Amino acid sequence: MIHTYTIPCLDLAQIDASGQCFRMTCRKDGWWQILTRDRQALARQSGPDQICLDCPPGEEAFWLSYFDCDTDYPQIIQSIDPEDAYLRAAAHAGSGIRILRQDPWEMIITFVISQQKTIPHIRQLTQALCRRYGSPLKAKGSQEDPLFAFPRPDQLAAASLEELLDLKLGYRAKYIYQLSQDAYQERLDLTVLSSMDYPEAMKYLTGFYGIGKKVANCICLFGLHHIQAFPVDTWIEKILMRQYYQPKKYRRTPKTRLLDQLVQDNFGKYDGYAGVLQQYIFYYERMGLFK
DNA sequence: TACCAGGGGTAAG
DNA sequence: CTTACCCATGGT
Repeated sequence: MIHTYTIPCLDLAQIDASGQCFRMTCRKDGWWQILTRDRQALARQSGPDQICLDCPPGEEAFWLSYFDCDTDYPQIIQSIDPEDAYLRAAAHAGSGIRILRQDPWEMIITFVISQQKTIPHIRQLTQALCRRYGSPLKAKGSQEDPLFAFPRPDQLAAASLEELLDLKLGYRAKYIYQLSQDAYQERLDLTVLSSMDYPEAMKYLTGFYGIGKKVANCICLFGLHHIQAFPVDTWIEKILMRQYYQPKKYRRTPKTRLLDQLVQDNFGKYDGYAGVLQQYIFYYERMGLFK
């Protein structure tokens, strides 16, 4: 079934480029193929703030939730401090970005893979993992290549450490191996994780081998929809130091606390949704739109 | 608190 | 041909 929906602040190309999902591809005919868990849909930008969605019957509500259609993004953009010209420009440039409601397990593995990797390479490795361990999906439209679901914990737990190393996961292989074993044996309880608030989820996630603060924040933001989460990677670090660092003010702040302090001082005022603004500045910087 | 190894791909020098 | 870097973490 194909339906057209009008949703403010929704741009599929911007979402794709925002680095939050790695299983979204634009076909030659302009339709985006979107995969999450074991579901697939096609979507096409039919106008500003308007998409055509082609999904299995009965899944419309799931996909509208996936695109976070109940969150008021125009209001978020409007709340930006008028004196923060950089943030205003970034939000204007990436105003079609929404925080997708993705799957926690898929985000755990995907963002462990993301460690010290470029976005194209993260896509490639994620696809390799799905192809090797995920269940095949019935092709939709005129697709020739078979599609694969993201492997469930029980499927990924069948992988040996040697197999994962063969997929060129490098030092991340041991993390993914251990996390798969933990999830399969329910030491990592995804149901409990999903019921936790942001601070609880951070504490829980960082307790597992291979999940540090940055990856835990990505899982919270993209997999659990805790939109107050504010992941700090090398891009965000560069922005914080260039746009917000004042030598006088932070002269006696230890290096490891400096970034936390900069986030708190400049984004703490956006209580409860700072992660949305993180996505705007990440996109703005990575796309080279600044200056 | 601060450094450093860990793989591998890619871009720049 | 090197070197630097990439949506980092764990161990020291």
